[in-house]
Amino acid sequence: MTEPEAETRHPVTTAGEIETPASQDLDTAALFSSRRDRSLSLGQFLFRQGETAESVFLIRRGRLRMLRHLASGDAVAIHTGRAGELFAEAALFADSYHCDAQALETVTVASCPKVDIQRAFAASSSLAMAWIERVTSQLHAARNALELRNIRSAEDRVLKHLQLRASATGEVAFEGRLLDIAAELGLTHEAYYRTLAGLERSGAISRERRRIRLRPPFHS
Amino acid sequence: MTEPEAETRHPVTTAGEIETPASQDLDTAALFSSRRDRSLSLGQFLFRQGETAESVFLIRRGRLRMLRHLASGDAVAIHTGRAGELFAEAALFADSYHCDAQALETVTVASCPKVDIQRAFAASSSLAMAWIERVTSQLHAARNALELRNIRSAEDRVLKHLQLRASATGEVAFEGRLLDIAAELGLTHEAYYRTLAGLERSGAISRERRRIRLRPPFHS
DNA sequence: AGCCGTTTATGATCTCGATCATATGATCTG
DNA sequence: CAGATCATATGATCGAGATCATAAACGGCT
Repeated sequence: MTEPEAETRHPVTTAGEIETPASQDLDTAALFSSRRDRSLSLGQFLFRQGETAESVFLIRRGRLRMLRHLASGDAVAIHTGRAGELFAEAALFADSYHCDAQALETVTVASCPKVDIQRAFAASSSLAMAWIERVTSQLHAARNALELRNIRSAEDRVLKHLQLRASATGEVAFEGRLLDIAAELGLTHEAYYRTLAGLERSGAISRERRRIRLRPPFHS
Repeated sequence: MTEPEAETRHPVTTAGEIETPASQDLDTAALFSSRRDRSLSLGQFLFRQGETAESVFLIRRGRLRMLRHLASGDAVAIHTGRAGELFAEAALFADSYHCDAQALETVTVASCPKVDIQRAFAASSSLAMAWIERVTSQLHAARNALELRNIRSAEDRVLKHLQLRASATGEVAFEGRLLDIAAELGLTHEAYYRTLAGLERSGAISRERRRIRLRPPFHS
């Protein structure tokens, strides 16, 4: 039982969306493969806001969260990076990090200095292309998340989220905790649990643990 | 189901938090400059979900909205593109468009076939780099917007938005309508007006028409 | 097994922002 | 210039979701 969790096996199976290019992208893999991995334990920081931005990261294992803090003292999560994804790509074009990066669990990352990346771009257009694909895919995901927030009603929001994630058969299988899904949707976990329960009661979905099945009129 | 309203007038050139790299990016400008512009009027579609993805676009004027529709009948807005931005960059990596693209006002776009773009990437690493910067910048903007939505309190949200937009002197000058700013923030315009009024009353800001000045402890 | 922390879950209350309504000033239009 | 339309603004009310509280289910650990 050295494996604490059912960690990401699938490279983030977002249905219908762009398949994340992580798996096939040998160029980026090569760029980071020669680097020494770095490990973080839960709560540890990879970097802090204001530090000189020297490297971009590739997450090998675990999840990292980007935090920005407000004057009021409390911090706001901007983004959660998962295994297989680039992390802090924006650092390529910034002098300093503008967020804190904190490990949400035990994390392993590979880092690559910005200058090396830029040199590699110049040398290999296929690497540049792969990089573009990765960033484009993340952009797409971020915009999806943003537009979900434009749906005010919790029920509609949750339902649309499920529809967007559903496979062709109308099934969704969440890998993480519902707690995290709730946060991703901008709802308190209480509201999320309640809404799911309500949807099940009304027959719009059926669930068994983390598997959710949508009632027939589903669509990608 | 929602017809876009005939809101026009200002070209909505709101100054972003990150300087969009658009202005300096001669490579991308050159790539699109040889293309014939295409015009759309309000409500018209640039492309439809399912059509073969042949081109990526650069918005010259106006705003375009990406729509995905669900089986339920209603559509979800995924993204709104503005003048100066690339549009449908994800098409580079997809066989068909997975959204509808509809003009929110009178729009002019330049289009460039995917194959041409890919060829250009191979030929010019500086173009690839510029493209990466553009997409990264949009990713950053999208995540910033998301961050704002994670702030529940309207007052904190509005204040944080002002702080992000403020110049070094603590001043913000909105070019568009407050109405649009409200929507961008995920608030009703009523709530936004009220919150601004409240902030002014409490002395946190001072305003004269569209110029807003933050009280000294303004943060980045 | 038994203990402790966390996730899932639901109930009770309350707050804040949505909604509906109304009004004034701007801007356009014929 | 009168009339229409829209942006800005504020008041009154209401309800959805946040918050606080409690509890069962689950997993990890010794």
